[in-house]
Amino acid sequence: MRKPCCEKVDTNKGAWSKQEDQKLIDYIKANGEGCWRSLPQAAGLLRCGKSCRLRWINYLRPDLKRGNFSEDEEDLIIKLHALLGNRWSLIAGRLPGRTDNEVKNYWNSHLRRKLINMGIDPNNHRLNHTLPPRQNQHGSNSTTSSGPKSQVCEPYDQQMKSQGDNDQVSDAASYLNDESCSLPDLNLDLPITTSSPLTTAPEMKQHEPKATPALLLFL
DNA sequence: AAATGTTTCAACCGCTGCACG
DNA sequence: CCGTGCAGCGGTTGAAACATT
Repeated sequence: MRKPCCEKVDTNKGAWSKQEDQKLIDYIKANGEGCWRSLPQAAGLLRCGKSCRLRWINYLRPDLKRGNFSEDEEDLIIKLHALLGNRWSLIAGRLPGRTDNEVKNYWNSHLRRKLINMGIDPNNHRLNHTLPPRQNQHGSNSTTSSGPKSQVCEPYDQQMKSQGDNDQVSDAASYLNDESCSLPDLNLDLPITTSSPLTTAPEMKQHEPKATPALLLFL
């Protein structure tokens, strides 16, 4: 078996302190990203490289937007999820200043529920024939109260396979109706638009994938 | 005001794909 | 071609915050 990415002993876990954040920021400002495995020692942090990478990408990066998602962003996430499934990093790549973790959390805590309440199956973005059990007057919906823990998202391949058995198409899925269903082997590489000044930071995704005509059309 | 239930989100875990020797 | 190590990804967890009873 592969040895763990870091020694379990002598590494901090849990929430990051301000001092740790500052050390990480200082180090990356001085030396740039990369070499996560050796970074903690070099930066004087008692964390594993993975943890440092995650902290930087999800929280400390200067180009992060943070704050509430706009309606445009919500729409885009829903559309992209309909197209890509749980490819959070690809979806986040289309949302300047947003991280995959942030998009994933927002999906699980807000957008899934929103779609369910609209009678749309968030797994395949199609209208449910059987609408979800009506929320009782106090809004606690038994299908949603279990939250992300109960979520089982079909793999994208399975979603694609299952799309044939439902002829009602949701608003989001309707974007795909013709395009993606006839594209069994979608090229999921997406460009990361650099229209926002935020994305010009050197830390942004290094590998900028290419667009497919279908996706450009879709977007 | 206290207890209990629910939601949110930062962080962790384990797996996968890729680069490299 | 194969094995190894690393970075990155998506799923999951758990503590804190918030809402309800």
